[in-house]
Amino acid sequence: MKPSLHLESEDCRAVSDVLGRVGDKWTVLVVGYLSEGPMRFTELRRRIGGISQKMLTTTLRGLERDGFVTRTVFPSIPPRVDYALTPLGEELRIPVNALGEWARHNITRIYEARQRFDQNVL
Amino acid sequence: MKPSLHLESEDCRAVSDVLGRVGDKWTVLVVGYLSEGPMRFTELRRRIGGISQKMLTTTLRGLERDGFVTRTVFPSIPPRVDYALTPLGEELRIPVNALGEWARHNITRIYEARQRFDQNVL
DNA sequence: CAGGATCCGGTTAGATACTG
DNA sequence: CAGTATCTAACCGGATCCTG
Repeated sequence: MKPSLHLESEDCRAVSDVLGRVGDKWTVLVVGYLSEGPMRFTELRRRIGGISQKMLTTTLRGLERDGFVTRTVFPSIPPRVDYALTPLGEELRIPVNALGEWARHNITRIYEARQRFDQNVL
Repeated sequence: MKPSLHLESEDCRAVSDVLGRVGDKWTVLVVGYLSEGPMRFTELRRRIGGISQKMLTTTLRGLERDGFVTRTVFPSIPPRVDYALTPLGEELRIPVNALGEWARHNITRIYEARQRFDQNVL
């Protein structure tokens, strides 16, 4: 997500920036699983289920770039790479989890609203 | 964003669902402005600045479908349509604002991490 | 005024094949 | 094992034109 909020304040850019990362397709799931502890690439992929290795790589690189995740390479054969949350990544989980809790508590209300809406439109 | 999390729990689907909506390009801004009170289509568009009418329509329809926003049509000429947050929409703002606050407080840390990362890679 | 319809370029994500 | 490279289909968002 590119913000492109020409007229918005720096703060809004920051918020959109973080929401753009958090709101993408896989980031929250990856962070969620990594919060259980460091994990290797393939294990992460297996646990998530349904993510292509390309998207997992892309997501992890983005998280690493933004300082939410560390990437540790063990120079062995076969190679081994561990991913882990940084302190910043752990902190991020607090507000994200709050949003997640809210979602869990209210998801039925949302689904009910959808059902009502779809019945009136279709 | 379509979850497609075959192996995930319902909870994870719910979280991704909500984050998918919240994380899209305009939703947070629209909800933010509507939290100041009901607003007409064009005023909303002018205040946001940079959003096409198509995307504003799409965003509002999505929010309406999920029960976050109400759409009130005044049968006058020219027509007038007011948008307003529902109680569910107001509630959503709480965790979203928390995430926004976190973003504001930590955005420099993220930008610094990016700079370090880009220097090591490029 | 509030949108619906259409077209189009750019981005994204998945599948596949290949590599140190 | 942990990726990179490439191709392609789908989607997204913007611009433009049109209407009750």
